[in-house]
Amino acid sequence: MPTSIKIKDTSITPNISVDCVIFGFDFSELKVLLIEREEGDFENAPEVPGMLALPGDHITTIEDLDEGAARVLKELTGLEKIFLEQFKAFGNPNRMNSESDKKWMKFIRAEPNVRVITVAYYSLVKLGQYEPQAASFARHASWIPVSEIPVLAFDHNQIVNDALKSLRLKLRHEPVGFELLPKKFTLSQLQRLYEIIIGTEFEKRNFRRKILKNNLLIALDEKQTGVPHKAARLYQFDRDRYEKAKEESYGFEI
Amino acid sequence: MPTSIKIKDTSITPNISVDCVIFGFDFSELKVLLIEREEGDFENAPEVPGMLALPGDHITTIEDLDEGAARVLKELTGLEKIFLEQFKAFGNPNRMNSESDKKWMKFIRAEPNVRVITVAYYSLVKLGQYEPQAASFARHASWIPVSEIPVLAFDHNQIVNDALKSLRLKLRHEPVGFELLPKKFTLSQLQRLYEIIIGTEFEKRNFRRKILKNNLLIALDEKQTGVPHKAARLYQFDRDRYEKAKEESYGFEI
DNA sequence: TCAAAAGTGTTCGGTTTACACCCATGA
DNA sequence: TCATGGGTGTAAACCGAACACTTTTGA
Repeated sequence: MPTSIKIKDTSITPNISVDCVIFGFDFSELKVLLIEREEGDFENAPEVPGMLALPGDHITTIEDLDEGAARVLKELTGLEKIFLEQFKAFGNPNRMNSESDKKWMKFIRAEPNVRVITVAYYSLVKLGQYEPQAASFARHASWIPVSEIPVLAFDHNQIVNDALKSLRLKLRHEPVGFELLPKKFTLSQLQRLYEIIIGTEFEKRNFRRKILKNNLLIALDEKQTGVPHKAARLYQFDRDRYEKAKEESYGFEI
Repeated sequence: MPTSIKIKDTSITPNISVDCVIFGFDFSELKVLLIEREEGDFENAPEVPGMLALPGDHITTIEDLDEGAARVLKELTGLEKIFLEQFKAFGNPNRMNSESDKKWMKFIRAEPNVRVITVAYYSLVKLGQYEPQAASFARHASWIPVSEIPVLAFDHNQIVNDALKSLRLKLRHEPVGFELLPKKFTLSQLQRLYEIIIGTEFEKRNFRRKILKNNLLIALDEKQTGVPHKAARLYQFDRDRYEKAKEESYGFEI
């Protein structure tokens, strides 16, 4: 079977991409996984500034948008079956027209002026599980606290901002915070997560009552270890119960 | 200036489209504006079944997604500055692969197999204002109650369903219902709107209290006319006040 | 024994719910 | 005068907010 131009043409959709805003939480900050624009492309172009960007890729002609986003996530982090949600498509005709973006496009693309729209996803990963594999990144990648995000490539700052908005909204209406915590966690950790992402403080007793009233947590017979104070009880998210409850009615608010 | 092929090539983005789910409310039902696939294309193809579809179009290379959606809306209804919100992108690789879709594509497109993803919007229009212009439709278009939507072209049934979900969510958290009502309306009309769209019943007194407590309605010194019972007071949505309140905090719930 | 976070109950005020009757209008 | 929806008050249950102290642990 000869590799015809046809195959190459139909394997990539040149003006549609997906980008992933991958959130991680380390108990003190919310972070986003950012990659450097491929270094290889800079070898002959030292004048192109190194710049951080969201992990993303063009979709192939045979995959759905969700599949493309899952593939990007897998290729970059090795993770599968991770919370992943489409939140918005971005198509400003000038979204790749800054000077540095144009320079960079010249090195990576045959047709640097093609119009690209991107469908953006956000993803939630448990940092604890994941950090040991950091060396497996295909490219230089790093977790950057959302409060310290520099100027990114293309319109990626806007995409991150919109992702944050969507995440905050989601967090108030659906129990997705657990995706960012280890399987077993304390109520204080959960509370900190909400406080940091939403940016507001909750009163401890009321927060606990409210969370527990939802009946979506399993109290374990286990406690924290290695803390210099009273060890807190560990809890686990009851996903089965949530799936069942969801069928009947909307069952979660914070 | 010669009309070169270049101009034609760059004027349309062949694998990106926008589709609009245009909702209207006539005080008894929620309706969606659907068009027939252009009749002209059927002249030489009587075997292609007439089918309803969402109004949509490919975007040009110089317009943003939102602009493309606004253009489609304008071209179809003549309306501008109408509530319009992007809610999801659809990119299933088989979304145009049903037999009838493929037949139809052959008549309208040079390259019928190109992969197209679509960015979907929903729009809210005041039927009262609009109906007089019905004759100005560029193509056969009709308001179909959401409960009576037939099988549509492509994946448009799914798009309509997702639009409905988004609308219902939006309606509970932001005062967008007013976009579907005439400038002046009664509280009962507003209540019916919520009941019909969300699909639940509200208790009259409590509904009124709740709505009025938001302080976003202006009670007019005007009443309904021509009704065979006590005339109801008319209200008007206070958009300025809402915009101001929005800056401070989220200010609406139903 | 100290520091640091865990864990818990109660009061108060506001909100939600459920409920029934009189009113104005045009037919 | 009747049918139709407009319009209102109140009591009870419930929920959210605010608040302080005792407990456990490791250092």
